[in-house]
Amino acid sequence: MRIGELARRAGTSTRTLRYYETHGLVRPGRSANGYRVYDEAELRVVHEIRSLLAIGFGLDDIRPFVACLRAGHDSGDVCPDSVAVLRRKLAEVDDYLDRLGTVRRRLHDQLARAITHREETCLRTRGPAG
Amino acid sequence: MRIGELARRAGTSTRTLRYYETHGLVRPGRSANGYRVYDEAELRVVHEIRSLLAIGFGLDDIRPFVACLRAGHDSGDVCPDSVAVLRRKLAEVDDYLDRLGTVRRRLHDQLARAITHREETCLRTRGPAG
DNA sequence: GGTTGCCTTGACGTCGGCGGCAAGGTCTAG
DNA sequence: CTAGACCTTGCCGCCGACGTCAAGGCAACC
Repeated sequence: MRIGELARRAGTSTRTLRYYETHGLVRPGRSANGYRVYDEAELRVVHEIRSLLAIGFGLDDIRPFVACLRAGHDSGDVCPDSVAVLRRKLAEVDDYLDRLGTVRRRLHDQLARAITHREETCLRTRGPAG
Repeated sequence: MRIGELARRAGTSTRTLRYYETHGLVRPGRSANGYRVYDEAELRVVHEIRSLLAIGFGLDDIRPFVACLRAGHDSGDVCPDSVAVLRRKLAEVDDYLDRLGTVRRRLHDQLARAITHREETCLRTRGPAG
């Protein structure tokens, strides 16, 4: 399979696949004329990359998962390095959830106060002026 | 007050203040020699900018708040445009909280399954091999 | 042999909020 | 007079995951 077909089947672009390659995540062979040649397993690898990217992983975080797949495991999650990354990411997400919750509260309060203030202003305005 | 003093008092850099100016958020006068001159009110404006940036607003989102302060209100929140931005941002944060919660669940499950799988693998490995 | 379609490498553009540096003007204290 | 502290404009760099050309090679079909 060449790069165009893999891109179509993985739902991404050829540019993206080359980008992954420069970052050591995808490893195609080469045909006689220099074209990249991918086997079926690479499709699985690309799917793994895409789904991890989609939940906020960076390419560096993803490397262990790909290595785990390449090591023959049927899932990229099961190797120690992958588990370590999963733990770290879970902690990061928890932390971010905390901070985002705080932000939400501040936004909510700010909005409430702004609206209250506007109503008071309206009353004051209507009083003397109306 | 010149740019250096404002930067110190606002806890930021001169570069940052010039950046805000290019984006229409801060408006200094000029002294005879070309130096920027800020009045006390600009310190308040910069604080408003900083606190809104800190909770995830972009400079474009912040503009209405600054305009509100400049319009003479004692808070940047109370003008209709500011309230609209607050509502939109609250909705965005809620949306992001949802998605991040989903990610958290997926991470949690993935971690749980990975660890379970590893234990099973350990048992299988210990069985025939040990 | 010409067109079409796929492939190659290389290099610059994107978004946002600045950091940092260069080259020079200005003011003040000693 | 000079050092140094401040100011000016302008421009490149950064991060990350790519998009978007550009210029050219390769393969297949008519």
